Amino acid sequence: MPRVTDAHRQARRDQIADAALRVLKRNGISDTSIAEIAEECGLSIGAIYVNFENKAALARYLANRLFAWRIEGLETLAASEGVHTPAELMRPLLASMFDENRPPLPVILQFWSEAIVDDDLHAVLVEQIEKLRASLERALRPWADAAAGGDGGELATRVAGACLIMCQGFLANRCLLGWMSAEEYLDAVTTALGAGADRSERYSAIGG
Amino acid sequence: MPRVTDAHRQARRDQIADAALRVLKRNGISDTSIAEIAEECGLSIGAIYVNFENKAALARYLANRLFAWRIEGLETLAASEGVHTPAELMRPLLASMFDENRPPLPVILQFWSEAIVDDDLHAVLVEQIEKLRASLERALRPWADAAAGGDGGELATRVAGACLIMCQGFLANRCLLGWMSAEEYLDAVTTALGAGADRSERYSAIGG
DNA sequence: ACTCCTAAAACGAATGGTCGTTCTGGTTGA
DNA sequence: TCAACCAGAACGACCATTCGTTTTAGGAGT
Repeated sequence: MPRVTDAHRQARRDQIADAALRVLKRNGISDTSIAEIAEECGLSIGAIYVNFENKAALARYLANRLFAWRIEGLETLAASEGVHTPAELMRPLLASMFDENRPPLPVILQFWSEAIVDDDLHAVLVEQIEKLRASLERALRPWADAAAGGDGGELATRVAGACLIMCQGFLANRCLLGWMSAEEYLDAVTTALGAGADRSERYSAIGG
Repeated sequence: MPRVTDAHRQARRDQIADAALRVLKRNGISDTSIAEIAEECGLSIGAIYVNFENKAALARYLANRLFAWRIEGLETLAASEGVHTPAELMRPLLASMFDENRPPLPVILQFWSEAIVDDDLHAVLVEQIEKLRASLERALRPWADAAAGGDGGELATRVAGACLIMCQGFLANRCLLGWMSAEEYLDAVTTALGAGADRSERYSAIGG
């Protein structure tokens, strides 16, 4: 047998995945050919098919790696002591989107789009985002218990979901429009739906 | 000249665009071929190239139509009397995403993704979403003036942006995960960042 | 230490298919 | 009559995947 079948194979897969991510960033998912990935990673087309069943399988492998980054960050935050408010937990999540060393945001948007058409890729995204949500829910639990004045399990579930949806919006907006910073976003949302909105509800002509 | 060059040409363009939308909904943007659109609308490939310069131009035409729907709805709301809170304005925006008669959400997500690669399409999206934002800003102005206790211009701008970002998140989530309804989303966001979050801040171990 | 040996890994030309676009010839309505 | 419209075959480019060949690594035998 040639090569160290374990470490070497994993290194090759990552070498290909890293190159694929770079090409994807430049070209988008449908304008990226296997040939271009092969050129980018310095291997041949055949080498890619030795390591991945096909293009879709490579995409799934990439999708898994894409989310691993963000889940790790959230897990350490969830494990840390203290009560974290939703805003405090969203801050690092949103801030991580500006980190140049992370997988680029536009690629994630490409994967969202592709997942609508590719059911297997969709399953990967659902699984990974659910992990993200569960981490966030765990991190939110102390706050939720305090806010609910007892068992905050259901509250943590709902709020974790809503926070991630807000993050998804921020990601999409940042890729396409780049309207505002994370801090401005959190402030504006708080103003829109928080105390400020309550205070002015008496002016409303429509009502609840 | 044959045909009524004005009305007939427009009808043909819409006939093609309607068919393209149906195919796009089924296949996604990159798996949709001109041939399939031609078949769907009962015309030939040549007919499509008579009415649109190329596939990208057809996509831009579609993108414009996609947003016209939502802008109209918001404009009538903005024109109506009374002070609308952000939550009241977001409600119909979010609710419209469940309307079967509207252009389907997954297609919009496809366009977001495509806009990352296609600069001309990106320009169309920027222009249309900016219109949407401006409408929302106008509709929010009475509330913003009341909330700011004076000139709420800057507040309306910030909050309109944040509301649309939240809508973008809801759209993406609805396409991919379908976690919650519009009402649940608004409730959860309000709980996360509104009065509830403020109340529990004293429990926070991290602080501002 | 050195040499085969073997099977996996890597290569890349060839394949089969698809797609966007063009073009030519027919049709139609003013 | 004739210019615009339409049909659909043809074209050229590209792409994912395959496959026969070559290279390479590490263990067996000496």
